[in-house]
Amino acid sequence: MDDLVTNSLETFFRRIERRDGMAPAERLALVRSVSTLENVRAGVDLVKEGDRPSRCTLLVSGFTARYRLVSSGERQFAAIHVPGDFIDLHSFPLKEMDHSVLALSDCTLAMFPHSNLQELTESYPHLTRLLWLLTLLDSALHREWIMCLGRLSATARAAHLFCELGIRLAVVGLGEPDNYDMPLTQQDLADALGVSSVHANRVVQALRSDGLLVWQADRVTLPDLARLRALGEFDERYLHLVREPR
Amino acid sequence: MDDLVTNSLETFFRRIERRDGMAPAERLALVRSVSTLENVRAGVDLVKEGDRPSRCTLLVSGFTARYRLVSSGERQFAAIHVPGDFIDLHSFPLKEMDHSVLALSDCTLAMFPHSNLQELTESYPHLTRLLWLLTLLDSALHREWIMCLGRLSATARAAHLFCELGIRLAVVGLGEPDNYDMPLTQQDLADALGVSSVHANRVVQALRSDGLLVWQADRVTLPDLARLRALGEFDERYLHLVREPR
DNA sequence: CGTAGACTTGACGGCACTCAAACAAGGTGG
DNA sequence: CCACCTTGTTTGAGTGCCGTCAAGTCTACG
Repeated sequence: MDDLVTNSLETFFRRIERRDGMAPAERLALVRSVSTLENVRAGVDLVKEGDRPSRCTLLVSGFTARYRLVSSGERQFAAIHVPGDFIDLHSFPLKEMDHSVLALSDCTLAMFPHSNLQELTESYPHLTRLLWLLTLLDSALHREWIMCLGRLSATARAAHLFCELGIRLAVVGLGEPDNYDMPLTQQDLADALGVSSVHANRVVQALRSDGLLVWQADRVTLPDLARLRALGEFDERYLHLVREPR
Repeated sequence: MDDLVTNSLETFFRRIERRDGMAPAERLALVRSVSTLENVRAGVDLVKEGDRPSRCTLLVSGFTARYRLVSSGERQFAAIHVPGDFIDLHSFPLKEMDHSVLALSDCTLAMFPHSNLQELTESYPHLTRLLWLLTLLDSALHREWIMCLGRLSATARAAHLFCELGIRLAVVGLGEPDNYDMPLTQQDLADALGVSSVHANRVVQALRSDGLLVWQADRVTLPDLARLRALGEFDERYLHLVREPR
């Protein structure tokens, strides 16, 4: 069992190791904190607004999105998760969910009961700071999205998103910054960018005809990353990809 | 000295106590972690993107905003801070700032050296979780702003912001949800809403003529809170104002 | 071969933008 | 005490990004 879990946490460990070293004992403590591995189908809500989860969920494979609905029925994503991301680590201190999380594709999940995390935080101060750090990375992503939503055009926001996903997937070993698999629909893209699906389509076509994006059959290729980054005002500083003591 | 600091942290303690109890020893440890109190003038950048602060800053009095600039020179706020808020607690695990913080008014600040926080996290697990919680509340605010920016009109976003500030100020004892002091300019409001200052002005006038907002001489009054909340789709769940063990 | 889901296109309308100018109020110095 | 300056607010006219509505195309799959 431990071996299976260790393999499942590989992307998660890569994500942490890009920011700080981890002692073998800490690594083992994390593996031991997993209660179960689970599979869910695309389209399922993993947690819902108002839920009080008794465990935190790590995304092992697949894509998910945090979202909220507004009264008109429109959906807005607050984040897209890739393998190695916790989708609701904040539910541990926060208790109640203030948003929902949707599986954008079929997913595999690793479950960490809150009681196990509680023990971790009592015994492993450095590991606690690392978990804290992970939630702060989410926060940094949110701030970046706020800047994009507030001050960039929909096309620039799309450029930014494609840059971000490439880097984040490359960090966990699932592709290159300019070439990766991504199972989102254009409707999903629209919900991330805060535009209608019609306009999301026009944005995609604009990027395509500018030679900045190839996107077909769930495969994304970015032929001119430099120009795409300039268009989306993308600077990876906010991803905090620096390994140092935390 | 301890007494002066204790008074300065009053709003901070109120903010925490709305979410969980704190032991006297924890309270004292926090007071002892403050190195200095400082004053700054409106318009000063308290920290800048790229900084590596050696201390965290708690806002004792005044208003500040987290912001980023885009290439066009426009500014986007990611959050507005009120007394009792940490303005850069995330710099402790994150190390490098990915955005700047601006004093919107004259401010008083309490400084917590990282080394003192490091000791706290080694000795006080519950207190560590509370600090973690505070950064997660920021995260929840960010998600709410994302929903507003992505899916609400500028007028609705303004309504939402006035509701949010009222509740947050009331929590720390600085006014009522429908009646409080706020020293922002219309340009500041524009930077929070992600619109031009011209349009921010038009939004304010729309709210005024609808009988939803009185705002003059730094005083905000909200004559019809129910209607304002409906317009801004405001639901305070995301503020997590529930006292329970964390 | 029929259906469902995703993607694409066109026409038209409105929210929010830019540019430009005028107005108000507080502070400072002569 | 007034002229002047600075900062903040207000107004108008013209423009454009993005919205809605509606239809049509493509692809996978049973």
